[in-house]
Amino acid sequence: MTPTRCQEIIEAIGQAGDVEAIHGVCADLTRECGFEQFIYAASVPTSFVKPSLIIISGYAREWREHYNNQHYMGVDPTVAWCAHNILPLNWVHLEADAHGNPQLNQFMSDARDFGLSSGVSFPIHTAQGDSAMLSLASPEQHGKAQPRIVEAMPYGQLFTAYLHETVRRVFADQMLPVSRADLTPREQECLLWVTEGKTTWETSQILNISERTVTFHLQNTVEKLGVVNRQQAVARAVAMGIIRPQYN
Amino acid sequence: MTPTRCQEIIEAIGQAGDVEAIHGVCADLTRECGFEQFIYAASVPTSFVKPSLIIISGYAREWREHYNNQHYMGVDPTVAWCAHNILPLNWVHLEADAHGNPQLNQFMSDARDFGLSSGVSFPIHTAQGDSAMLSLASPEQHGKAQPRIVEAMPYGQLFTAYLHETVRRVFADQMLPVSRADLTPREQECLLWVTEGKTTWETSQILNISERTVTFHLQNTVEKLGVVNRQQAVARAVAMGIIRPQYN
DNA sequence: CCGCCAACTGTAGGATCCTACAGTTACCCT
DNA sequence: AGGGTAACTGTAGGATCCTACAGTTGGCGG
Repeated sequence: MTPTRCQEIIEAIGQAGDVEAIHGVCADLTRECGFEQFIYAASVPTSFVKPSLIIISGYAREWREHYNNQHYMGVDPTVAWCAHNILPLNWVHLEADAHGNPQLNQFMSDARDFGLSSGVSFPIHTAQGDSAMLSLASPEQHGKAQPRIVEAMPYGQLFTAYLHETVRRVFADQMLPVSRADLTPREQECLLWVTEGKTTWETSQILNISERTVTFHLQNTVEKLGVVNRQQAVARAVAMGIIRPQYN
Repeated sequence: MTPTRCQEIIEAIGQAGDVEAIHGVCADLTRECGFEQFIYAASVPTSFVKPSLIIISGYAREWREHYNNQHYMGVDPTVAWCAHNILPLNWVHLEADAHGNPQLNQFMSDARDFGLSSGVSFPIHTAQGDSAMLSLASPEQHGKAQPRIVEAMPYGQLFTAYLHETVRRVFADQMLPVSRADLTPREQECLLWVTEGKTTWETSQILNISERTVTFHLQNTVEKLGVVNRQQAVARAVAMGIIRPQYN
C-alpha cells in the first residue's frame, strides 16, 4: 500500500457520516489489505457489569447468529486479547492455545467453517475508557496468509484508530453521557482528591474551603454523572478519563 | 519502508532488555523514518495527583533542561494531545493554535531553536490505565517534512505500541504494584458491584452472602491495593483495568 | 496430616457519607 | 437590571462505611 492510498483511506474514514458509510469504508480497506471479512466492535463502559457494544460486522450473518447463540463472546480469544492488549494479534498464534481447551477448539473450528481461518485483530484503547477492535480475516491457510498479515500490520493499527474516532463521532449520543467539560473545575478538583482516598474533611483542608462545600461539589458531581454515590462517581470519572494524571 | 524492515524493527524493539537498548532502537527507527530527534514518555497512574513518568529522550539535553526549568510539560501541546487522543498529531496543525496564545507561541519558538520544527507525535493508551507517547522531530520546515510525516504515520503508530510494551516489561517494577491476579475472584466481584454504586448490603444480596463477608472482601481489597478506602480502591482498580467490562 | 488460604460470619462503636432543609456572594452575559 | 451559574456555607438525622474484636469451614499441596 502506498502512503498516498493510506492517506486516502484515512480521509475516507474521516468523512464517513453514518453506519452504512463506515461499513463501506471498512469493506474497502479490508479488500485493499487482501482480506475478505472484517468486524469492528467497540465497547463503551457505561456500566462495568453491562457495557454497551457497538458492532459493525462484515462477517457472514450466519456466523454472527451462531456466535451469539453459543455466547462465543466469552470464548472468543480475539476479544479477550484486545480487551487487555495494545498489540495486534496475528491469529496464527492462537493455534497453540487451542490445544487442551475443547471450548476454544470448537470455537476456532466453527469459525473456520465460516471462512475465518487466518487473520489479524487490532485493539485500541482510549483515554476515555472506551475501547474497540478491528479484525481482518481470510479463508486462507495461516501459512499462505502471513505475507498479507505482516504487510497489513502498520496500516491496520492506524486505520483502527481513525475508525474508532469516527465511530465516536457518529455514535456520540451512545457514548458516555458527559465529558470532562461538564464538570466545573472545582468539582473536578474535589473528585480528584476523593480518588486519592481523601475524606471530605481532608479535601476541605487541602482546598481551603468548608467541609460542607466539598460535600456540595461532590453532590453535584454525582448528579451530573448520573450515578448514585461517590464510589460510582469515582469509577465513572476514572473510566471516562475525567480524572487523569496531572502534569505540573 | 518495506514490510520486512518494519518487522525487523518490531523484532528489535521486542528484544531490547534495558533502557540503553530501547534508546538505541528508538534512535534507529527515528533515522529510518527520516527524522532527527525523538522522545518517548510514559505515564503510570500510580497516583492521579502525581503520576510517575518514564522518559527516554533522544532530544538535546539542553532542551530537556530548559523544558523542565520552564515547566513546559503543562504547556506542551503534544503532551496535552496525547493525553486525550488516540490519533497521531502532525505538528503542522499546531500552528493555528499558537495564534493568540503567547505561552504556547513562546514554547514553539523555543522548540524550533533546538531543532524541533516539524514532527509527529503518536499516543498510546492501555487497558491498564498507563499511557505513552512517541514524538519524532526534524528541524525541517513543515512543508518540506510533510511527505516524511505522511509516510511515517502507520509505522510510527505501530512502533509506539511495541515500544510501550517493551517499556512495560523493562520497567515492570515501576509499573503498578499489583495486577488483577492479586485479587481473588470474590474480591474482584465485590469490588465490581461497588464500582456500580451498590452498597455493602445490596452487594451481599447479589452475591448471596452476608453483609459482613462483603465488608471482609472489600477490606482485603483495600489492603492489597495499598489504598486507604473504597473510593480509592475503586479509582485504582478502574485505572489499572482490574475492573473492566464483563462480556457475558 | 498439617499448614495455607479463600471464603465465610458475627458484634459494636465511631467515622464518614448522604440527603433535605435554606440560604449568600460574585461574575458574566444579555 | 435581571438571569444564569460557579462557588460557597450551615444544620441535622439517618444510612453507610470503617475498624477491631474473634472466630468456622473446605479445598489444595507439601
